[in-house]
Amino acid sequence: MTVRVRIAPSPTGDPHVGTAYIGLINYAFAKKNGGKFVLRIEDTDQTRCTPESAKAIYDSLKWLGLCYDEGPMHDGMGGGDRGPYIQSERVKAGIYQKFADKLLEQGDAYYCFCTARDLDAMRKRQQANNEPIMYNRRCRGGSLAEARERAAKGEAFVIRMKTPLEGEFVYKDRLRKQPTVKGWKEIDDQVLLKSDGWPTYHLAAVVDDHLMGITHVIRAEEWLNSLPKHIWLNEHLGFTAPEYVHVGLLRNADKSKISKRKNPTSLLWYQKQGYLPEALLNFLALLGHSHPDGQEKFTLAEMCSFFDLDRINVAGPVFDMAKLRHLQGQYFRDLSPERMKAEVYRAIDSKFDALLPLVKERMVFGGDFVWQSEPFYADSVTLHAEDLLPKGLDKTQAKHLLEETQQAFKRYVAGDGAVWDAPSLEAFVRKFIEDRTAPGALPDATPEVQSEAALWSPKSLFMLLRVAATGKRESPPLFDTLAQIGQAKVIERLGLAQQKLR
RNA sequence: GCUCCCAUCGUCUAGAGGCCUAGGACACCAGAUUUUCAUUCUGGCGACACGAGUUCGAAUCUCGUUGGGAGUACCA
Repeated sequence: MTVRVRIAPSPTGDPHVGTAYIGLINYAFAKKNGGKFVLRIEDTDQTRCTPESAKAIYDSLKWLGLCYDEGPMHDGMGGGDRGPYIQSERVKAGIYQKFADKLLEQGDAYYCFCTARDLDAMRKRQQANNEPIMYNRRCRGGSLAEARERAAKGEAFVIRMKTPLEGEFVYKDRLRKQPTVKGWKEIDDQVLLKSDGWPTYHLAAVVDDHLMGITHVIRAEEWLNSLPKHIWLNEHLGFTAPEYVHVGLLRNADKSKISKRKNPTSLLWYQKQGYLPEALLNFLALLGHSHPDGQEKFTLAEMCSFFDLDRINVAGPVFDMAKLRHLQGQYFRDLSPERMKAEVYRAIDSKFDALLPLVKERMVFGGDFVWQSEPFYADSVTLHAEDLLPKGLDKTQAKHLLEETQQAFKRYVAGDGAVWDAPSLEAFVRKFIEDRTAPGALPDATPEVQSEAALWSPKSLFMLLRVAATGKRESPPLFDTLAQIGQAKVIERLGLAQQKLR
C-alpha cells in the first residue's frame, strides 16, 4: 500500500505556522515512505473562508519547499486524479450530501430542527448545573419520513450523527502510551450537515480522506477529542479508516496553544521579516522530532531520509523565537553572495518608499540614505546617556519624563481605535504635555512633582524622544520618525533609554 | 464544570531497566580570538514535578498526587 498523507488547512486569514509544522511532518513521512503528499483546502465555512487565503497557503508551501504532489493546481504544484481538492467544489458536486443521505437511510443520522436559540438556552442550563455541555438529542427520536416532510416545507434543519448511547470507544494512537478510551455517552451527536447544506469538518474530512485514498492522517492534538466521531463515521460509511496519528500542538512561551496575540503565527510575517525558508523549516523540524545523531542543522531532503514517525514526541513544544533566530543567522551567513545580496536589497526595499520622503531632506548623496535611515531598520539603537539630557534636565528628571511618556504611549496603544501615524501621535503628545502643564493639573502631587511639571516643554520632551527612539540628535521630523519606527520598537526603546539613565 | 492528552535543564531535545555522578542545542554568565561589535572557540550555570510500588537495580514499567494543555460550535 502506498502511503498517502494530506494536510487540510482552512483558508481563513493568513497561512499559519502550524500548517507548516504539520505539513512538514506529513511531507517528511510521505517522502520517507515513497508516498504522496496531498493538499486539500477545507473551505466549508462560507462565512470565513476566502480564495485569497487559499492562494496564500499555496504560495507559503511553495516558499517553504513543501511542494504537494496532489492538490489544487498552482505554480507547478498539484493536480491528481482524486480531485477536486477544494471542498467547496466538492460540495457543489453533491459528494457530502450523498453520504449524509446514506447515514440517514441507515438510521445512523437524523434531522434536527432545534434553533440556535434553543441550543443556546440548553447550553446555559447545562453550564449552570455543571453538567457536560452537549446536545440533548431532542430531535433524535423523530421519524425520518416526518422529518423529511418538515424539511420539504422549508423548515431549517441540520443533520446530526446518531452516536451510540453506551459502550466504549477504544483507539490506540501509535504515539501514545495508553489507548484512548472514551465512553460513547460522553460523545455528542455532532452536526454533520449544516443548515446551509454544507458539511461540517467531521463529515467532509472523513469522506474526503476516504475518497482521496489517505492512509495516514497525521494531525494536531486538538483533534484527538473528536477521534471517536471520525472512526465511527468511517465505520458507518463502510470505509476502511486511515490510521490517525496525533502530534503535539505548537505552544506560546506560556505553554498555551500558539496564538497570534502571543507569537507571530503568520507565515507571511516570517517571510516579510526576512526569515529564510530553510531556517524556518529546520527550526520546525527540531520541534517534537530530532536527528538520531543529534545533528541540528540539516536540509529538508536530509530530514526526509531520517524522519521516523514513531520518534515524534507528543508533548507540545514551545515555539522559541530565540532559537529560530540563531538558526536563521547560521543559514543567512551561509548564503551565496548573490542570494545574500538579494536578501539585503529586499530588506531595504521593504521600507524604502515609506522612508525616502522623510530622509531625503537631509541627503546630499545616495549613500546618505544608508546611515540616515539606520534607526528605522536597526533591531536596536545605541544610546549615549549624555544625549538624553536636554538643556536644563538632570538624569532623574529626564528619566521621569521618559517613563511617563512611555506609560502614556502604552495606554494610547491599548486604547480603542488608536492610530499610530504622525498626525495622531503629534496630537496625542501635545495634548499629553498640555494636560501635564495645565495649572492645577496635578493638585495632589508632591511639591517635587509639581516643580517637575515645569519641565514638560515640547522642546525638551521632543529631543528626549528623538534621542531615545533613534539614538541620534538629528532625525526626520519626530512624529514621522516615531510613526515609521513603529509602536512596539518605540515603546521598547523608551524603556531602554530609562535604563541608560540609571 | 465535564472529557481527553501530556510531564527530562528557562526553552528545544537525547535517553526505549544497569552504558546516567543524565548527553547535545538555544538562551544566560565567564574567558580566548576580533581595533569595536558580531562570528568562531573554550569553560560555567542549569533538569529526570512529587509520592508510593514492581525490580538486585528505574529518568525509563505501574498506580496515585500535583502541574500544564486541549476539546466541549450549524469553526476548522
